Parts: sequence; structure tokens; C-alpha cells
Amino acid sequence: MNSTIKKDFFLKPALQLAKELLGCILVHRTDELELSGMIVETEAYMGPDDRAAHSFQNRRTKRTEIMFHEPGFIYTYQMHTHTLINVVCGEIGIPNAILIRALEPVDGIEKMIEFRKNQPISNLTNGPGKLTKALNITMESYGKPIWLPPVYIKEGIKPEHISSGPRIGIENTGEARDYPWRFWITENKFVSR
DNA sequence: ATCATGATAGCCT
DNA sequence: GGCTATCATGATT
Repeated sequence: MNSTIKKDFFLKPALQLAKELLGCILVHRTDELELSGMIVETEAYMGPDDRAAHSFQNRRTKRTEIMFHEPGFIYTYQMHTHTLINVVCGEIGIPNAILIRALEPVDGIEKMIEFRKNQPISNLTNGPGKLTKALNITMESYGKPIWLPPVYIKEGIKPEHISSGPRIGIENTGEARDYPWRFWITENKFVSR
């Protein structure tokens, strides 16, 4: 009874999904190994009206295309030297997504340490670029469903308290900079900052 | 605090 | 085909 999440879990408003993903487990399972961590930090990106979103003003390109499709698919993109992973949400045609910003390591920690060049556990998955490296998630995941292996989300725990605040790394986006659309599990030590 | 890194997109000519 | 910016990170001052 693996508590895999069903597809329609993702069909809900972005801000609600961003909070409900906290405490869920992100898994990368292959034949050889299973790497996983509990989601402890997320950010919502609200398509048409959010200057910080790649899909601002419904910008529809090869990169953002997946966000215009069904919720529950993976939107990955490359940022300098790192891959970042998002979950598409919103109804079809509404290009919203949730960025997964930090995990608390669960399974395969030894392997994660390897992928992360012998960093201490406290520094394995506490950032969006770090967690993809630790779980060996690449651009290959773009457009794949996030309710089925190899990269999928399953049920975890319900956090006691959730905090929210402005998002990170979007200093140059006008008023969108101040929207409190970043969520994290209060007091969790794997939050990115 | 700033800087180098260096994949890819998006936009311009 | 060139130019510029980017939802970061690690190293360095």
C-alpha cells in the first residue's frame, strides 16, 4: 500500500497546492536505487499575472508549453549550472506551477552524499538546484507525469505549521517581488534560507 | 559582500 | 547567428 498520489490531487489552486505539497515525499526510483526526500519548501508561480513567472502574460514557448497542459506534469528548466523542478498546476490553459525549493532527505542518503560531492546531510537538499543534484533529477523529466515513477510524489506527513513569505531570487520583477508565495514547514532545518 | 560558472531560452538583427 | 538575462550555487574577499 504505497500511498502514491493520484493525478487529480494536482487539480487545485496553485497557492493551495503549494501548501499541500509540504510534507509530501518526492521520489526518484530506478531499478538500482530509490532516492527520496520530504518536501519542506515550495513557491507558487501564477502564470498570466505574475511578473516573476516564465509564463507571465501567457508567454507560450517551447519551454513554458507544458504549463499550458494538464496539471501534475513536471516542468524542469536549466538555471546556470543547475536543473530546477516544478509541478504544473492550474486548469488546462492556465500556466501555473509550483517550484520545489527544498527537501528533507529520507531514502538513499548515502547516494545523495555521493551526488552532492560529500556535503554534510544538512547541505544535501536545502535548495532547488541542490535537491535535483542529490536526487539525480535532470531535464529528462520535463513533461513527465509526477504521479508515476521514475520521478514522482507520494503522500507523507501533514506539517504542524506552515510559514509563508516573499519568494527568492526574483528581485527585479516589480511588485511581484513582494507576493508572499513562498511556503515552508515552520522551523524545518532543511529550508533553503 | 561580490564573482565566476556556463545551459538554455527568448528576442533581436 | 549574436546578444542578454536567468525561480542558483560554491568559492572567494
